[in-house]
Amino acid sequence: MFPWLDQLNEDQRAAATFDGGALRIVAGAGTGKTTTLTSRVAWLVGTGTPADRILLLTFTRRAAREMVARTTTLLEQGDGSRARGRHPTRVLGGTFHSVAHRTLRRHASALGLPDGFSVLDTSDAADVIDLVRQEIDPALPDRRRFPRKATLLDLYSRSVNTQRPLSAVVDEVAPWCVDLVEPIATICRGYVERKRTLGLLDFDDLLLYWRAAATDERLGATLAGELDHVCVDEYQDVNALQVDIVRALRRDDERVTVVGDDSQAVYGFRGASPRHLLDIDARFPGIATIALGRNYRSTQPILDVANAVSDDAPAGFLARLRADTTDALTRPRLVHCADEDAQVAAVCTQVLAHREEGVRLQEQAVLVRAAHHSALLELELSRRRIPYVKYGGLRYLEAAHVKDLICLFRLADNPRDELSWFRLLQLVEGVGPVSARRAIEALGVDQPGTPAEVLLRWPLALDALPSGSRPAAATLVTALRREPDEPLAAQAERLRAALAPLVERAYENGAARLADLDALVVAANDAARLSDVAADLTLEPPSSTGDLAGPPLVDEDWLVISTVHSAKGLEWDVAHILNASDGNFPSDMALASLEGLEEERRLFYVAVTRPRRALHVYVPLRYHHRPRGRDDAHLFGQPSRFLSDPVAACFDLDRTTHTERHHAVDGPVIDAALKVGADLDALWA
DNA sequence: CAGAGCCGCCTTTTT
DNA sequence: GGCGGCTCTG
Repeated sequence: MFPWLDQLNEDQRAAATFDGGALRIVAGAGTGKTTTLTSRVAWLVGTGTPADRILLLTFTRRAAREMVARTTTLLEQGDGSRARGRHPTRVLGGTFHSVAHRTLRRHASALGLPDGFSVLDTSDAADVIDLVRQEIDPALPDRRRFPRKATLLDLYSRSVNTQRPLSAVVDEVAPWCVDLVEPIATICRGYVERKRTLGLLDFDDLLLYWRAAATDERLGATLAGELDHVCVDEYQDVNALQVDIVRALRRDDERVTVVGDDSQAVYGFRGASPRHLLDIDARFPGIATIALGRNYRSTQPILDVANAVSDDAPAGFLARLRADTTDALTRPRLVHCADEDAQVAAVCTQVLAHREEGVRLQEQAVLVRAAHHSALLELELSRRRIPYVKYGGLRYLEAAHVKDLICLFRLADNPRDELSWFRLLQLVEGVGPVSARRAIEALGVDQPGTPAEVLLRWPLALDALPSGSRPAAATLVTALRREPDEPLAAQAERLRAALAPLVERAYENGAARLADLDALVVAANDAARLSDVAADLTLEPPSSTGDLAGPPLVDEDWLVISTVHSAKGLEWDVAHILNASDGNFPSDMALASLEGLEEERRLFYVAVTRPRRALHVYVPLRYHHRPRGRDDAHLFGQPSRFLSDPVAACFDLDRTTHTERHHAVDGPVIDAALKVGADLDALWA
């Protein structure tokens, strides 16, 4: 009846067909987690649960897309669903934040949210908190030692996500701020208040309001009543808020499936903790557990590395991986390089060697701890005309001009969006932070009244700007007024046109940037309103550089560069791990605490479990060190502490590659060289 | 002389 | 792209 079940092993099948309430699947790297979870959803549908009453929550949008697609495929080809005829085959799914957003839009009035509320990304949120900080600035002790806006937001966010008092969070992650807890708390209060008056929600608010909705007696019952089963992927990465939401969505119902792997918990910096997976019976008493240990991804020599890394963890990991492959077994290679240039050369050589063997570039990934670790490599790849796509790091949304149009879209539905005003007004020539702030003051974004009344005060704001700047500013604001019955697409196009001259003026390559904005206007075609377009882009920004710019790749094959965080859940034939030296990987930022170090170890574990057939780890012995703009001195790095003797013993060592690439060749000066200056002299004569 | 604008420095990980 | 420091302008 369910042909896909035959392709599962015994443990996977037991998990897919489990029929006794709450279930926890502990699935190590490469053990067929996605296959098992999608099979389980297909089994649930096949045995009578309507697909659109199953909610599949994932952590990243990439995982969400893949899971929903694979489930749909299984259901459409499976006998079970065909017999059911016109029943839906598409499950509800998405990231926690995107499902939260959908729920909030649907129930905005019940939650006391304005209709066109704006969704802030991290940098917007930091800007709001900075606004609040500047207002109470005079009251602050010693400005120099006061945390910067990103730190303030981090403290606030950790406190919210872990549901712990601010003072405890400061104690733990910013001990140098312990005597500043009071002013920090004042800023947090002001931040919450400010977002409320302006109709702004940050990422954490999406979860907070979703939880409020789900725990409400009536609304929560409605939400829970829409669902028969809830599945959560990557449960080791959930935080306290998300746990509350899952529990609330189930009420007294025990039909829940969570999948996770404690050895791959790498989001502690966002308030996540693997304890939620390990101690799940506190919230779901009597939950059953099925563990998957057979690895279908990697060869045994690669798994030996993974297991050795896990043996070094003081607490140990639950899963121990056994290989299932019988492929040719090449041992992983540990490549010592003289410096970063030599590392780049070694990677290029190795990548091309694999391609000669028939491994496509797309089946090879370069994994880095921090996005900027690949900068030198990217230069060299461009020089050699080797195409690549990079995941993680600076996202496209952070391109200033894209954000400008997003802010304009936000303003169209929410004229109280102070942040968007602040940003856009400064695009006008002659307007800086001071007059922008004065204009916003005149607008009275925080005054009571309808949003439309804010725009009526625009003439007052105009007076606050330098006279030379007024015409350009007025043109922009005129575009915000929507004609009656105007289609959304037309409005979007009008806004783009109004922004265009400002973008061309404000940025070096303004004309080239305009093309990107067209993609945003196209996105407005099938949206309900512009603030949805803005929110969707904030919640699901294009995941790789170039995604938004259309298909930039003429070549049909390209190398993948990814941060380890963005690589989680993915696999390639070959993985190259760069900068395996202490301070880089593990990052020195994380070494302050034991938990930090252990999270780095899990991150390294994630990295080494990505490849199917070949693993290369590169250790530059000398690398540029630029911590506080001191000098450009090189630093001799120790190899990563994760390459302990037992781990290193799993590798073949390679110390000889590419050390000579940039060394000058000695010899007598050639005659032609002596003539260079003389030849030039002729030019000046 | 306040405020806009430019130059040169640096950058953990993500929803 | 952000930020601090510096210079130029209205």
